[in-house]
Amino acid sequence: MADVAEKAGVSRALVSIIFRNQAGASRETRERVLRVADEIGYRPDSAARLLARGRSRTLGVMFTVHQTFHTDLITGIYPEAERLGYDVLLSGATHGRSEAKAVEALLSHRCEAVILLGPDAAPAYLDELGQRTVAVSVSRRVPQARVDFVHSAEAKGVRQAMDHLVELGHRRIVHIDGGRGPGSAERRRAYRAAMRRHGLEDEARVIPGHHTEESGIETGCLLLAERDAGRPLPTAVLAGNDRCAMGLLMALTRAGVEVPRDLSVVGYDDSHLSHLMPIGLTTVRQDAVLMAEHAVRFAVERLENGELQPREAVLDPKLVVRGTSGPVPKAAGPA
Amino acid sequence: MADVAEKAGVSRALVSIIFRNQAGASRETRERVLRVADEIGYRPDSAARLLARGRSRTLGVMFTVHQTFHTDLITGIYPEAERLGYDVLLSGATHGRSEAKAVEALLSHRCEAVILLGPDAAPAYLDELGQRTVAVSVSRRVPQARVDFVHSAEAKGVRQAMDHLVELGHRRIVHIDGGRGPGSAERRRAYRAAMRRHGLEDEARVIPGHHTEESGIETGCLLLAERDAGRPLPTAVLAGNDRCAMGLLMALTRAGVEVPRDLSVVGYDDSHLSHLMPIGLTTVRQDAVLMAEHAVRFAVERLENGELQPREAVLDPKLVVRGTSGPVPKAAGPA
DNA sequence: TACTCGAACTAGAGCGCGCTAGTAGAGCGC
DNA sequence: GCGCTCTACTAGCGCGCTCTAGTTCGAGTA
Repeated sequence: MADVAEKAGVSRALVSIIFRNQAGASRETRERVLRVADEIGYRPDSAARLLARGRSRTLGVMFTVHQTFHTDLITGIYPEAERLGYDVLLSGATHGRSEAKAVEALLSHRCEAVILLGPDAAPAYLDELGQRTVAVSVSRRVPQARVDFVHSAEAKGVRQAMDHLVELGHRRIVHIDGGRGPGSAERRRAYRAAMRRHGLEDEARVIPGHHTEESGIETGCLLLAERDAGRPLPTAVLAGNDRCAMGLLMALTRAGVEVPRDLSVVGYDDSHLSHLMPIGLTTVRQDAVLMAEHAVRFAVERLENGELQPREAVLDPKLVVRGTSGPVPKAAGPA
Repeated sequence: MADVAEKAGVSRALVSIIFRNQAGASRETRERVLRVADEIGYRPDSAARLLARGRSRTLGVMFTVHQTFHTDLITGIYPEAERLGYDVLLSGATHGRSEAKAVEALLSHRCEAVILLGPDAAPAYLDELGQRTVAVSVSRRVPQARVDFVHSAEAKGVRQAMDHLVELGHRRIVHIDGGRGPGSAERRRAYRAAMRRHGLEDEARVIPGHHTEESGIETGCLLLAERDAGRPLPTAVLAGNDRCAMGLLMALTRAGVEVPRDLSVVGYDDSHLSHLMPIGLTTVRQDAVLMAEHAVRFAVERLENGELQPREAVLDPKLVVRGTSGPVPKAAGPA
């Protein structure tokens, strides 16, 4: 920077002004300085910048590398952050790298706020995190912690899915839940409530699972084994999320069960996976882009308006009917 | 830091020493300082650190958010970087955020080196990047550019896969290529060479595609349409990568084509997708962890040993036979 | 006793910027 | 002429840390 200033015949301060696009430099000086900088190959050093201005204007995003829905969210985070003048740094939680570690990395790189995609950490940790920085949790509700929260109205989404299935004549509807996964508890409750509301509580069945393809496959094998043992297949399955639905579809299709002729499957998320099936996956759409935008805005507003109270955004999910749901099979009828 | 020093009754310098895990502080002082720091909630500011020591010890990783194999690589990058004492920053290329932008973000955050996972940028850009910083390209070979390079011996992998299929009696083997995707050109060439070597050049057929599930689905639909128009299905397909293979499997299974009874499918990568099929996907395993480790080591060695020449690591891939490949269907026989 | 030496610790410069408080000088009205 | 304002620019401190070149002190050695 000093080199640029000297070569352009101005002070370092003016160079600084120019690189910050601030008023106070004449057009010609500006051009001259920029030209010189380009020649020298000077680019402002963001570490020094951060240090000097005390603010980094950087948002940290913690995500789980293998969750496809997270990558959908990230796609939405970048443009919104850029629009608001913020940089984004990503840190992944993987097998062997805990969420806490991923978050620490972000924090030590001076992120002013962290956006946590479907965090699985203990509420106490999140609360502590919320105290010491601005934190936004996406998908997972942690009422006890001082963090902003963006999720979709799980109950509404599940209700739409269930109404859809019941309208198609389904009664034997099974739910594969998502274990400790984000939103799972709400979805499970909403499933039970919907079964009750439709007078199907005796048919209600929750099979424990996870938000992974493996879990869908396992459940598929379980259901097939049960069928072979004489217990009829359910006529519809509400999966914990799209990944789980995909796994289930794999296992069933593979075994000759035709979807939706023999059995209907509904996913959750509308991640980019949903389009993979040639017939499309019927699923509950969570608008990843909208959720991402909300998360970014929450973080930025908290940062810029001082100490706002943590807020909650509940977005309405929407059932997207594609090819994996259809009328209840004739043969199956009521159990 | 000053607060910690004062409260612990030592100088800032000593606090610095302790937080850098450097020798020169007694055990008891060390413990006392760390305790005080913990009480105050002090954590070293990495921006100031970078600025002061002139080195960031940070590696930047550019990846494509939706590429599952990239997430497999990332999983391997973290531990190796940590072992060598480096931080990792992730920056994703997405639809709407170019690779160049992702890389700029990394650079301005003071990453000393960038690891590019399957870069699709122009060789000229990569070369320029290689001039101004240490760059490692994973999966994509760019001989014209001054960058390190880690890939697997595509030709060997394809040859193994082809030998396997031919041994099972297949002759009508089609290859869906990966367009401009990393490794595609090599795989395509190797496919052609293998067909020739087995005397099957007349059967060789490369269907243009991409490294995506969509591409697999499209190709599946294409093949099915051709079958309906009278042209027999191939008996085996070598897909451009696992994602493409998965899409293909979806489309075919959906249409009643049983794999591997009616048709064999071989993928490429052995990404975590490969385990999704209940019967498992036969695929060419690229060891993501090993590749990741090589990439990290290349970057670190270049950084620490001054100006080494760019190097190339070629890892041997290995065919993993799972459930999607089997003997050629009786009915099909030789074309 | 006089010294050497190493372990434990400290003073203070400097990393590359941003920012506040300032100056120089041109233009204006009275 | 004077004071005033406005634009264009500058001096220099400080952000929070690392690092070099010390100092202090107690133990060991001749």
